[in-house]
Amino acid sequence: MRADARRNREHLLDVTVELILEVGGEPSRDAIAARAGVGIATLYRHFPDQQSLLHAVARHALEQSIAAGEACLVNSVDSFDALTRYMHSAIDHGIGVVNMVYPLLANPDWPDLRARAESLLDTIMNNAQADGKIHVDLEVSDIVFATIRFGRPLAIGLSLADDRAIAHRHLDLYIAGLRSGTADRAQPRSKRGS
Amino acid sequence: MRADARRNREHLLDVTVELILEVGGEPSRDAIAARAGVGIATLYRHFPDQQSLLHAVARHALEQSIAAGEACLVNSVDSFDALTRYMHSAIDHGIGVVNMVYPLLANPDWPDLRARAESLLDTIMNNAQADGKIHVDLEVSDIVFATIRFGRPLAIGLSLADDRAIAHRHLDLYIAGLRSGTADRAQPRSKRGS
DNA sequence: TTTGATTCGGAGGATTATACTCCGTTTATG
DNA sequence: CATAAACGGAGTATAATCCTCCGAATCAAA
Repeated sequence: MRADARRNREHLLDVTVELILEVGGEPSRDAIAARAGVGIATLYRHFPDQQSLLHAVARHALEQSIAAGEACLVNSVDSFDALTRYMHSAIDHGIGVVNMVYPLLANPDWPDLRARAESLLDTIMNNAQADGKIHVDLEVSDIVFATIRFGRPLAIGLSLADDRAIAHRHLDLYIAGLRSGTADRAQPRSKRGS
Repeated sequence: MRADARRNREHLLDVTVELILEVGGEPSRDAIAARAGVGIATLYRHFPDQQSLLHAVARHALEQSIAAGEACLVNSVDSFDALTRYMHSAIDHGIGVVNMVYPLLANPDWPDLRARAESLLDTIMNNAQADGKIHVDLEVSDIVFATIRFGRPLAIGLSLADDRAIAHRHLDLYIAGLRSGTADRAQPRSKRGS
C-alpha cells in the first residue's frame, strides 16, 4: 500500500468522527471528502460504501479506547484512578460520538475486541469494588452507558472545545456525585496529571 | 378555533418530539404528518414552516418543565428532593430531546419564560446549597446541561422504554456519585414516590 | 337538519441533496 | 525514468423532501 494512500485512509477516519460530532449523525460522503481535502473518488476507493466506512471508524475507536484502558490498568495509582482515567480517555477517543452512527453495543462484529473489552471492564470494575472504592451496586453497563452518554455532543450551538470541556466536567461530577457529605469528592480532572 | 383543529395541532407537537427522539435530529415534515395520521396539508396549515413547528415544540416543552419545577418547589420534602425531582421531570418533559433541534440555551426568544426559568433554577440551587445539601461549587449551568445530557437518547439500537429507564438511572447515579463513602447515596428514583 | 365556513387529505410537480462513476492527470517508488 | 498506483472532480442518476392545490369531509350555529 502506497504511503499517500495510507495517509489518506487514516485522515478520512479522523475527519469522519469530527463530522459525526458536528452533524449529530451520519455525514454525507461528499462532506467527508471535502473536509478531508480529497476527491470524492478517493473516499470511494478506500470505502466502497457507507457501511464499510462506519465499520472502520467504529473498529478504530474501539481499538484505541481498549488499548488506552489496558494502559490505565498498569499506570494508575489505584483502582479508582484507573476507572476514572479510563472513562475520560474513552470520551477522548470518540466512543460516544461513534456510537451515534454505529451500534457498538449489541453488535456481533469483532469477537476478539469484544472479549478484550469485556475482560478489561470486568477487571476495572472488580478491582475498584474489591478495594471498596466504588459502590457495590454499580454494574459494568453503567460505566459503558455513562461513557457513551458523556462522550456525545451535548447541545446545538456549542463549540467543539466547549462541548468537550463540559463533557469532562460532567463526567467528574458524575464520578463525584452531587450530594455533599463527608466522603471526598473525586479530584477534578484539571488538577490531575495527564 | 375548531375543536378538531386544536386536537390535531397538539397531536402534531407530541408526535414531533417522539420523532426527534427516534431520528436523532429534525424529522421530515412528511414523516411527522404520517406519524400523526394527518395529511401533509394539515401540518402546513398549522405550521407554515419548519421553524415555526420547532419553535412551538420548544416553547411547549419549556413551559411544561418550568411549571413542573415550580410545583416541585412547594411539593418536595426538602431542597435536595426539589432539585432531583425537577431534573427527573424535565427529562420526562423532553427538554433534552427538544434541545437536539432547537437551541433552548442562548436563544433570545421568550424573555418571559427565560426569566421564570432562571429564577426557578436559582431558587432551587440556592435553597439546596444554603441547606448544605449539595456541593457549593456546583453551578446552575451544571444542572441545566446535565438535564439536557441525560434527557437525550443514549444510543442507537435501544428501545425507547429502555432509553428512558437508563436515563433516569444515570441521573440517579449522577446525583449520588460513584465513589462509596460515609455519605448516604440519594434514594433511587424507583424507591421514591411519584 | 340545514347551511356555510372551516378544516382536511393526499396526489403531484418543483427543488434540492446525496450517491456514485468515469477517465484524464498526477504522484510514488523501484 | 518508467509504470503501476492513486488521485481529482465534473457530471449524471437517484432519491428524499418540500410545498401547493383543490375537491371532499367535517364541524357548529341557526
